[in-house]
Amino acid sequence: MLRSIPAKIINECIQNARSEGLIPADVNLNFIIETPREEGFGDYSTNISFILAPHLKKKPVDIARQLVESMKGNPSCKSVSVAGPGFINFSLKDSLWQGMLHTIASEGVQSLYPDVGSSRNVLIEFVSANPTGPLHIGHGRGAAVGDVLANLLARTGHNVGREYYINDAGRQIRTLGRSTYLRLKELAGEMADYPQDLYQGDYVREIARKVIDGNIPVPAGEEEAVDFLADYASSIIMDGIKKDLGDFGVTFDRYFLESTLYESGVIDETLEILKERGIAYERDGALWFKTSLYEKDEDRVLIKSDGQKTYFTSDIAYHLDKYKRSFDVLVDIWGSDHHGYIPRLRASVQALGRNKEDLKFLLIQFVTLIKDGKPVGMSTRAGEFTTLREVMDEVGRDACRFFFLMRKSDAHLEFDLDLAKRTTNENPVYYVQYAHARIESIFRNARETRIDMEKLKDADCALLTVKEELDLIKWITRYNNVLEGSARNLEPHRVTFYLIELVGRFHSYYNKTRVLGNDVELVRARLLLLAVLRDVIKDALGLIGVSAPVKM
RNA sequence: GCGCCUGUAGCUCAACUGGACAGAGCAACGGACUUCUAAUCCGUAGGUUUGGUGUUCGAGUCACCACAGGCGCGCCA
Repeated sequence: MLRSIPAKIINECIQNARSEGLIPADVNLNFIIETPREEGFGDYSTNISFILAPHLKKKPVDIARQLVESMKGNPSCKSVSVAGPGFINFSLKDSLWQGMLHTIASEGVQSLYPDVGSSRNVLIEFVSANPTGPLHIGHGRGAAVGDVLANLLARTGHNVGREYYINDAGRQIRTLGRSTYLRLKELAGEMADYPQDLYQGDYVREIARKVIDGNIPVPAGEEEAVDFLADYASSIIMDGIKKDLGDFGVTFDRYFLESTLYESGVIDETLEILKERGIAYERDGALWFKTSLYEKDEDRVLIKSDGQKTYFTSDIAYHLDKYKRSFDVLVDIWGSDHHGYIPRLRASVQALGRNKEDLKFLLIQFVTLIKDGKPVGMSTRAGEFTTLREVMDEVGRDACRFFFLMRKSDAHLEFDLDLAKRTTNENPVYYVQYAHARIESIFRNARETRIDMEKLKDADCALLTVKEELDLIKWITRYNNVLEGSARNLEPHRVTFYLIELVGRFHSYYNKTRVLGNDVELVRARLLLLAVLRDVIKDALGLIGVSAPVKM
């Protein structure tokens, strides 16, 4: 409904031009129709005359002038003009916009969801932090981006799976066990040397204390004790991570354990496939993967000369497993410090017979916390990182998520803790939420009047003739384009920016125009507009996982 | 040394995959509360898009070269 109207107008225009012999039949016209940045330029703009110019050997302006003649008679067009070096700007009749509002009101916000996925299955893997310590702020950003991307793809015609991968088979968990073991000895009064390469955070001590206070039976021998404590500590930490994520509004369909790859035999299957295809080869007593066959990267080791498989092997198997579970497209969300890992993994899915495009990456750049105008230090090794929990508790979940989504994910993020806490106009979170609360407030007042709020859908949208009202309708319909653009480019932050823009129009309108008044029919039409607007705001806030308060 | 990311108003960032005069917010300055919530609005000022070369009707966007910052380059995990 939305883009079909402008497309139809241009197509008719082309038809006319063809029948008049203005355009040769064999010319390929891949022009675009866009909504111009400048509102004064009209509802839509097309560059078609620039595309035609080289074929017709005429100036774009002249072509535009000819094309415009036939558009002028189009019943859908309110205005048409040639602008600048040859753009064709045109606007739709108000009645069409009013009609769209009516359609959205009766069909719901869902009618604005575009179908970009055509029911493809997409698996988004994110966070995937090993349970060796609490989630820090960087994980939080990844969690927010992953969660919102999943929501976004789900709204745009994809079947979405959310997964968290845990390297439980590796050495990190065992190191955690050793760390806990030594802290335990410390608490028992045996002053042991605590090496630098163990986990330094206080949480390890807390877990050790828990073992003592809870009278947890730890096996006697050192090896057995370390094994036991590795299990014990990691499961406590994992519970903490799940709690943090839950409170942050992030859930997963599955926590995938690396160890299950060994149990199910996918690891062996992967190695067999690679050997069969000659992509795995032996050298210096190790088994190598021929990365160079697909990407500009060096060959990598799959099995070390001591017989141990590398993490890379598990990762290939994991991705094979994902495809086997009939996911068509995989999205991996990683910290940007892992970007060097991309070529080999991309190469591996090609080795498995997949297209490059079936595996997409989203890199999450670091977060710098700002407090009192100065950056807060953050180093995992020293154990002085700032946790997601701390930030969430300090600024609140809504502000935290909103701030994470105000930047493109692969750009550095400066997170100003003081700003996020401030309840003033400097803080964009409240700007958006306030709009929602204001609309709800109008509705509360409207219910005091004789207007039947249940029957708003009968309202006469043709009464919405003020420029600001028509603009609001246009901005509402734009939700459709925003969802499409963010889904296609995997850029959830666009939704956040859209919200700020949309809501800005509303605040402006609110200050200028009084909604409730004596003209009942007009009031009803305006309330309908606001109801739809409210629904879009609420839907978009829900999409980014921020609450939509009815009162502030 | 090689590779990836980033460089846009004083600050933090946009710019719909190449479109029109590069836009917001904050900070600065000036205005609006007997009116549905002033957590709001209206206005003013602010720029050689780090620098250069090229591609074309047209470049913040694409290519190449500099410069600056961040990150990564193991039979580590």
